[in-house]
Formats: sequence, structure tokens, C-alpha cells
Amino acid sequence: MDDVIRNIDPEKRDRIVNAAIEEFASFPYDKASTNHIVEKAGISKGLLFHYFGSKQEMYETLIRFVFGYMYTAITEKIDWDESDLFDRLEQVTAVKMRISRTYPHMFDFMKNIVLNKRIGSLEGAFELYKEFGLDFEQVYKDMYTRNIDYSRFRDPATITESIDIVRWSLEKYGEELLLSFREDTDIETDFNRLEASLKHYVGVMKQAFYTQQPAGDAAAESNAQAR
Amino acid sequence: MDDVIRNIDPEKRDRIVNAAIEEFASFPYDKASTNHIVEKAGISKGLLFHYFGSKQEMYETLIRFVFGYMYTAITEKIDWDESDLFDRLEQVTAVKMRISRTYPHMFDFMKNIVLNKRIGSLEGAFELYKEFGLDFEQVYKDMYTRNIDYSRFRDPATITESIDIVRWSLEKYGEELLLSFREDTDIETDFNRLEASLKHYVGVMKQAFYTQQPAGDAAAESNAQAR
DNA sequence: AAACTATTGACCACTCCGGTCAATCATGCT
DNA sequence: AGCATGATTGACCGGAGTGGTCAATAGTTT
Repeated sequence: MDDVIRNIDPEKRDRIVNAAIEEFASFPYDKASTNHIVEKAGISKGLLFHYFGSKQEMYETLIRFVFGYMYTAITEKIDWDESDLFDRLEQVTAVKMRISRTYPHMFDFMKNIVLNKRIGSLEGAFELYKEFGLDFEQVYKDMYTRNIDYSRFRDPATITESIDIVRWSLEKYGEELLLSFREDTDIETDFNRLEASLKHYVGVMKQAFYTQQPAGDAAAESNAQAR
Repeated sequence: MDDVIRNIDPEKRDRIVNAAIEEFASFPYDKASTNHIVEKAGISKGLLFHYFGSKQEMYETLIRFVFGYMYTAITEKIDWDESDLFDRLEQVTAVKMRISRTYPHMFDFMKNIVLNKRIGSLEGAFELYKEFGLDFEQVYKDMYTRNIDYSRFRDPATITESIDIVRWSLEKYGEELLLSFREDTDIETDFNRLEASLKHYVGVMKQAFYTQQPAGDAAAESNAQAR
């Protein structure tokens, strides 16, 4: 966050941030209401404008915060020495899940930012990110390539398509989980159960796209797990 | 559509329907504006209320129309004798693509209907559909089971998970295609290209999840195609 | 030209918007 | 205790947009 906002009580600050993220995630800028935000955050209207100056400044401050948070979370919490693509993507998905638990509407918010600017392509989104000095394009590339060993794929001719399929699956899987997060109670235990389920699915994917290993390999092991 | 609306010029009627669907797809009921709808449809405000009576009645009429249209499209255009699950799902995805081309915001609209009613689960959505006399639950079940031969799966122990993965992939794939539809020009040629791409991906999935066939099988053939 | 229907858009009362600011509250200092 | 200082409130503002109405107009048929 910025200047003034840094010094306020963190608990209250997070209440405001989450309320604002939820509002801007639910509605495009014009229809998002500062009145709703202050109600959800439990503060007065005057205070909000005291902190942020205007709706527009609050929006921009939020974007800066969200982009920075996301960038740090992904670049720092991923094990870049991992050479198995599936385990890498499992990590990425797990990180996303943890972010969604802390800020349940953050991904929807980012989606809205991009849509609001009428950006159609991934490349267009990367351009937007660069305005904030964050090279998501590089991170995205690294995610799928850095230190990755592709030799285990069964059919070298369809690696690109296989990765697409895995990416789509994990993204959609993550979205479905997100919906089940929303009005949750016993979060932590549930969360562990979900990570086990994720591991299991990744195991099935390995079995599908990798050359078959002799019995006792990682995929077969994780297949023995819960679900 | 209903009573009065049936008799009006179909071209104008579709203009109104599409404008309304887009508005209700973009905003929740309260924030959707009848003014926007009449502007997009190119009719006067009075006429809209002459046809539908009120915003609420228009909304309900739309829901009835959309549910019915979707139900008919899926149940009638699918080849229920198809025994290959992947080809079945390819058909379903293709049908969805065609619907999206005619009514670009129909799926978003349906999603909003469900979210607006605060329905979290698939079962809850089925309940809603049943209010309109349409047994989507049965259709959904049929989609994955009716006349389907599961014997070609490589690992019988992970069929359920494999289907989840394929379903997620195809849904996400469809969503990504939808975004590229939006402000399109040369739709028909593009559409054929997309169907070829879909076929190709389904081929890769077959190769991944089915027991390997001798050379010259369907999967290998479709791999030889475009992309 | 009369009768009838389809269509218009100015208009209404009302709600909600982003933003302001004098008043109040909380705190610590002397 | 009184005072000063900064944090916080919420009633209030002009303006924009809302769903809905209805007398007037345009178009068509008799």
C-alpha cells in the first residue's frame, strides 16, 4: 500500500482492502460503490476518503497492492529447482489456493482489471502488468520452462497440447475449489484435504502423459491416496 | 418466448433478446439497466415495457427462454448413439461453441442466474432448473454415461478422475475460445478452424487416457491434423 | 378520412452516487 | 484539569441514473 495507508492498524487495513477487493471484483469500476465498501469494512465514509482521496486513487492503490502481492507470492513461494513440470504446476496451484483463502476475491478482481481495460489477449495483460514494473511474462514463461525436464512425456510430438490440457484442468479445478471456499467454516482441515486431492489428480495426469514407469513410481503412489 | 412477444418481428425480437441477455450477463439484476437494453436493442423505452410489462417479468421471460433453448439444443443435437466418451464430449463442446456464437453471452447469463440465487452447488442448480420443468440433471448424467463404453480407458481405477480432468479441460478451453469470439469479424471460417483444433485436442486426450492402439488409430489420425 | 395498432421519448418520483466538512471522539501532554 | 492534536464520524450536497408512465405521433388497414 501507499504513504498514509501504511501506518494504519493492519487489521483494519486488511478489512478495508478485502472489502474493496470484493466490491471491485463483483462490479466494474463505474458500478462499484464506495458506500458498499465502507459498510463491509465497518468504517465511515469520511475515513475512506481521508485515506485514499478519491475512488479512482483507491482503485489504483488497490491494483498496485494486488499486483505486487501476487508477484511476490508466486516468485518467492515456488521451488524453482523442481524439474518435474507436474509437480511445479501442483505447487503453483497450491499457492493460488492459499492466496484465494486469504483474499477470496483477488483473482476475480484481477480478471476485472484486465476486462475493464478491454484487454483481450494474454500479451495485452502482460503489457498492463509491465506498467506496474512487474514482468509477469517472464514469471509465466519460467513457470513452464525453468529447469523443467520434458523427457518423461510419452509423446514428444504433443507436449505443447498436453501442457495446455493440464493447465486448463488445473485452472478450472482451482476455480471450482474457490467456489467451495467462499462461505467456509473449518478452513484449515478442509484445506489439507484439498491439497491431498490436488496431489492425487496430478498423479493421474502424470500417469496419462508420462511414459509408463515400472511399478512403484510416484504416480502410482499418489493414486493410492484419498479421494 | 411468451404470449405477446411471439408475434413480433423475429429479427427485432432477437435484437432485444440479445441486448437483454448481454446486460443481465454483465450485471446482477439490480444493476442491470433497462435503459442500456433499449439503447443496445435500438428500440424505445416504452416499447420494451409494452412487450414485457416490467423489468422483473422481462427477466423471468428471458430465463424461461434461455433454459428452454439450451435444453433443446443439447438434447436434440447430440448423437446419443455415440459410444466413445471423448467423441461425445467433443460433440457437447462443439454444440456449446455454436450456441455461444449465436448468443455470445448466454452462458454468462446462466451463470449469473445461478449466482444471483446464491446457489453454490451443482445440485442446487439442478433444483433451480427443475422449477422450469427441465431435468438438466438427467441430461448431465446421460452426457457422461448413456451408451458410453468405458473399456478403452488405460487404468480402470482412475476413470472418474480422468473424466474430471477431461471435463475441466474442455470447459476451460471453451471459455478461452468464447473470449476470442467476442468482437469477431470473419466468424464462419474461424469457427471451422476452431472445430479442427478441438478435434485435435480430443485426439491428444484419447492418446493420454486410452490404452495404446496399434498404429493408424483414430487418435493418431487426428494428431496429424491442423494446429 | 377514419379507425386502429405500434411505437416514441419527455417526464416523473425516487434512489443512489462520489465527495465534503463541521462536529465529535480519543489520546497524550503539561 | 484543561488543552491541543489527530483520528473518525455521518448528515448533507448536487447530480446522475433508475424503473415505469402516458399523451402524442407514425404507420397501416379499412
